Amino acid sequence: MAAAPRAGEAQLSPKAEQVIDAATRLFLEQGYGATSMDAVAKLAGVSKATLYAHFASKEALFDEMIGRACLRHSETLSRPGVEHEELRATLTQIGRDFVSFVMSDAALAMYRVIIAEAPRFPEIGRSFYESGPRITLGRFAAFLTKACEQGHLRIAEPRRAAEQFIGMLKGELHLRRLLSLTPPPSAEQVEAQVAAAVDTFMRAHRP
Amino acid sequence: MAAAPRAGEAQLSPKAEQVIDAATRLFLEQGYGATSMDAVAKLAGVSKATLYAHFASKEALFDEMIGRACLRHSETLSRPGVEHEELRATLTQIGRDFVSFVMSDAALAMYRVIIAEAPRFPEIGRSFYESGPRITLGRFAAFLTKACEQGHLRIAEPRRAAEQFIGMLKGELHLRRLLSLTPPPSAEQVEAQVAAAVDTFMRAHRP
DNA sequence: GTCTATATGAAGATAGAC
DNA sequence: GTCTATCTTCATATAGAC
Repeated sequence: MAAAPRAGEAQLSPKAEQVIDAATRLFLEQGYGATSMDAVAKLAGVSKATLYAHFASKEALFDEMIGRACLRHSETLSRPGVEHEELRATLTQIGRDFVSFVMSDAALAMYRVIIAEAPRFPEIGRSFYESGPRITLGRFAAFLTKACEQGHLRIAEPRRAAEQFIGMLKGELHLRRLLSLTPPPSAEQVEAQVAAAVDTFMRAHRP
Repeated sequence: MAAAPRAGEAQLSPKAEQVIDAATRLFLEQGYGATSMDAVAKLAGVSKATLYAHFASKEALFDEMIGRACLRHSETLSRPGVEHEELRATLTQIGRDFVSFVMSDAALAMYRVIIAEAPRFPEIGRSFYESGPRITLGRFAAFLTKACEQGHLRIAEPRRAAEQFIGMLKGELHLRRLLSLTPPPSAEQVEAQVAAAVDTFMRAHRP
């Protein structure tokens, strides 16, 4: 039960990798409870005995899967963001990246399963938060602080402003996506959502 | 599989009510997959046979539970909101009500189970949306439109502005609550979150 | 390490007595 | 309508051969 991203998430044996891949797909598609070890073994193309030779239990397998996903997530986030000359262009690019990611089927599937299991696997919620949202918000808040120092914005609480911007970027679309009510947004929809958030944000915080 | 709130959600027999109450508690505490019909029957104080005499299947029971919760939800929402003279006071009250509700343990438990099962029970996601978020957003957008007509605000897209306000009210706190990382917010925390959202909103949309 | 075959338990659902 | 007792299926996990 330690879903923290390990430093050396080294390659396991090929069979173990197959198992992880199959488990990832099934856990994300069907959730934890609805995924059977039979199904994982079958999709991975190994026997259940082999599966249990590599992972002590279903819970351990789930934990490993989440840890890897968080690791990938944090690697994605550690890419330095593009910064344009213009503040508006930078905010728009940040927003575009965020919305595209967070509305994707893959991200939503992960989000769903983590939220669903967080009350029963407390470590998983924390790992996810530490390796994802916390980093994103911290970096964005730091960016806002810098923009204020340079006189481009005027913000009393940069951290909270960062949260608000993220909240506006999600909007109702994120809920509708979580509820499976709507397909992934088109590029135009993303652009409209981002432009509206950037607009409101800059109006509120212009010097 | 029709989780829509029925018009006459009349009282069922006392035993059936006990079953629904037990199911509600367990589904919300443990999720759909982790809740067994044995456990529901035991908590309700009836036999499994009685349970199945009233509800054809686990799925039907879940469906009925969600339908009732959505009905309660929409009844709560249909209370006319308090409107003060001052726009800021009205927004603050709306925000306070919303944040208090959406950060509560009960609302979060419902939110989690609905999001988790939405991909497998499509009707449930839609019922929830129709009876909850859609109404809230529609009413708030109408309120904003009126405020614009009276010259108190200047908003190009009231519906989107409503979504943004809701998004800011949730902020990071909602995520941390969903992940079980933090206890219910104190009144002071709620007030700070609401005040910040109202502030940003009014700065952005002042005439 | 990997497989086939199986132990063991718990799940959803039902039969039949009262 | 309600219960006790049970059927059937499928789950997690393991024993033992290769």
